[in-house]
Amino acid sequence: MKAPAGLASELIARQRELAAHVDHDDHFAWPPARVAAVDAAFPGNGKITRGAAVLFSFPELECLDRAVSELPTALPYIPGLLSFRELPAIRSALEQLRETPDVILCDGQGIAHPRRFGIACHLGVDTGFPTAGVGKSRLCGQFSEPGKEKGSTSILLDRAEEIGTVVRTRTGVKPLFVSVGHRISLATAVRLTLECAPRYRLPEPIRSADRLAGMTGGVQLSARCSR
DNA sequence: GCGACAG
DNA sequence: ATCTTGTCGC
Repeated sequence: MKAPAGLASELIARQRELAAHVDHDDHFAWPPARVAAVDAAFPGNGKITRGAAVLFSFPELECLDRAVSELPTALPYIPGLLSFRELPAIRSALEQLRETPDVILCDGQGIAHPRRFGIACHLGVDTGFPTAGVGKSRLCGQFSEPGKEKGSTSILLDRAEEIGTVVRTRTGVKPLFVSVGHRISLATAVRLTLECAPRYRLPEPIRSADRLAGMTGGVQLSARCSR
């Protein structure tokens, strides 16, 4: 899968414009009652983009609803332009949830991005929902390794700017890269991430969205959600 | 030109 | 992301 000539520069220009709309302040009451998470998978040799969205109660972290949506893949993976590839299917899945979330966790970066407009920012600015970016690895920025203990953090810096927090959600495991998506502060994004991850490295909602996106159309057993 | 590079 | 088996560690 290839990207049309010249498209990349257009998308980069669009990111620069939209980045001006990102809001770094909290716009929802703590604690949130419902937390959603989204993710995408690429079955069929990458020909299909499957977006997944899950809705969890907070702080109980019980699954309330989930939805998936498939669309033909339109773009290849290009570092820095991930949101244009995954968001169409993700937004579609999100619209199928029967209740709206107070905040959404995204698998990927928020402002911890070259142009400060990662997928979490893009989804937030597009929908108006508060969003937080939770990446499993670094896209840009420098950081020192946080302490080995669960809850340890360090600052993610880029061009002398604090763009995120490196968070150890489990003792001894690789840390997560948390950043502001939209309508949320970095401190709240970090707190939400840690409180959603009482047992595993990844926050429960994201683990759930990951599994949902990764499974084929077959029937799924185990703990069903309400539907 | 060289190195880096979310998912 | 996706392709893939066994294997190390608690």
